[in-house]
Amino acid sequence: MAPAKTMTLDPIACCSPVRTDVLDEAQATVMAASFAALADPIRLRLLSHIAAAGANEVCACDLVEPSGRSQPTVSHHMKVLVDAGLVERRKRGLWVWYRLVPSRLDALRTVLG
Amino acid sequence: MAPAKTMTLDPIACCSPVRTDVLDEAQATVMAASFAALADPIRLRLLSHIAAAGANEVCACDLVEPSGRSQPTVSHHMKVLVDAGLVERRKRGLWVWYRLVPSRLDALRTVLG
DNA sequence: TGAGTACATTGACAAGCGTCGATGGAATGA
DNA sequence: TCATTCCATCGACGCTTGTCAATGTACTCA
Repeated sequence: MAPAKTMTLDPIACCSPVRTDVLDEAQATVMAASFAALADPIRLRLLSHIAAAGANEVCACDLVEPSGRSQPTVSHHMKVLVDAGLVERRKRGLWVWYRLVPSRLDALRTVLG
Repeated sequence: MAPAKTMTLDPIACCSPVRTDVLDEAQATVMAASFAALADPIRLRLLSHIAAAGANEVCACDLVEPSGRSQPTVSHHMKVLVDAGLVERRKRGLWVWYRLVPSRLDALRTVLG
């Protein structure tokens, strides 16, 4: 016979769900997509590079060379980060500038704790 | 002409790197692997299920049915979580029990902030 | 020893992802 | 208008991942 089932669910279904409540499928899908954006070394380094910038804003042209990848590849990864809501894209003249979205990172951090 | 390069790197290379320093390749690879373990809805729900358990310990037999996946698939996902260090595996008699590794989750949270 | 149970592993398949060269679109300046 | 520059998109290629049925392994109990 199997051990007793643990079916006591916390009714509070809002934030910090991983540690306090069982995620439903919709929540889990959204969060998994966010974490998937972080599940690549190149993207983590791109994110880190932006965060380390003085004004928290970095030109796309400054991301290609240190990443060691081609320009189309960097563009692809930045799109993933933007689509995940972790980074904001701003076009000024001929150049594109990226900045972090701190609230989104805070949300992810909250989910883990 | 391109905008000024932002090459000011913080020499402190330890924790909370995403927001304070540029990750090197090794750090980024390790962290990306951890986030990859969270980049799946099924695994997030499994993790959440363990966290929501009363004693923070759940029998593997109680994870299959609520996940809606086959037993081998759940076993595979739990292996991913264990390999990532997010979950601990304990065999007691015929059953396997899983529990969270809070320090590992804390580390991930730190990385994001 | 043998039967039964809980979980892991294997093999196979489709779908997704990272990568780059080539190309396209938009903005600038002559 | 034309040439140039920055960035995005496309097409294609291997590699990885999620999934399950079938099988294997470890443990318990009679």
